Amino acid sequence: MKSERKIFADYLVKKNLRETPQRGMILDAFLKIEEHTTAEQLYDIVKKRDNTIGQATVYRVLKLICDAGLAREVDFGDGVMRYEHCYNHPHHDHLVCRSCGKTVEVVDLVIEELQKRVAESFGFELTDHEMYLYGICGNCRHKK
Amino acid sequence: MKSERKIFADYLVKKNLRETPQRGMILDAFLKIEEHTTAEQLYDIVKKRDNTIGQATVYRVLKLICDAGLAREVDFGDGVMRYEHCYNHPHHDHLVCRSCGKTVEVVDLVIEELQKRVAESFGFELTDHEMYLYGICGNCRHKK
DNA sequence: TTGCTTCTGATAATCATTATCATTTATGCG
DNA sequence: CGCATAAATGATAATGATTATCAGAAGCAA
Repeated sequence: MKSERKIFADYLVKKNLRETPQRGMILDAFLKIEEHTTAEQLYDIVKKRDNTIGQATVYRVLKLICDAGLAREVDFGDGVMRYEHCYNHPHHDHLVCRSCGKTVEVVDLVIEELQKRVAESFGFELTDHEMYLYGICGNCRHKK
Repeated sequence: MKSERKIFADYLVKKNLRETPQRGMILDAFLKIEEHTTAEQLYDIVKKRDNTIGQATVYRVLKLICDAGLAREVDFGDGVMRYEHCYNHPHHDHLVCRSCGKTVEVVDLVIEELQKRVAESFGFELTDHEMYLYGICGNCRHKK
């Protein structure tokens, strides 16, 4: 099983892109974070190690990381794009608490299968999907 | 069965808001459109009838129409908010063609039920959800 | 009418993201 | 090595949808 760093390096080679300290640093920082992250948050973290880095670079590298198959964009609809790990992290959807913002990753194979069938029944070939379940989590309900 | 205009008028009264020519005109224009509409598109239409109208007003009234329960926001993730009719138009999700942008409204009661169960299994009380199925429609597939 | 509140339109502000561009850095080749 | 070429970076400006602001207009109450 190849490491994320190796995959990224291979991706750069394949695309005739160069391995640079900034790219390495941003990838490392991203890999250390397990939660969903915004470009801004990642920028703040990386800046602590090297305050000459620009946020444009963070946006750029984040895009590369996605292309390399190591990250996935997640859009909770609040105007900020979030990124989550994608390697060895199979597809899933999100359950989001409307009150505290807590998120849980969920998968339901039956739902996935039904989605495919629904699409086919309209002549579509399903390529991907997004599903966000919004609700109130147990904690927040008990506080009231 | 109350008309959309009546519902909107009642909503305005309930909220101590006024019925104005602009609000009437924007609502009428919105009701005439059956497809998903952006604020920009609606603004263009309304401007033809009254070119003194401001786009800020269109945004404002669109928000009122949503609050009144006559419209719903739809986010296809391309950075522009769309609005669709909501009254006498039961809940549904969207199937979107990645190639031509065509959209189809879909509902699957089994999926809906499973979503509720998934949420409950994590202690969440489901309030709402978003589901977008992306694929390639029959037309686009045949063109290749 | 007079005062008061709400609405409106024009415009500026916002905010995440993207584009631009001059400078720096890396790489290949003679 | 040294030069030529290409890619990467950081600072900053631009973008584009949406929101806030604010002065003037319009509706309502007494």
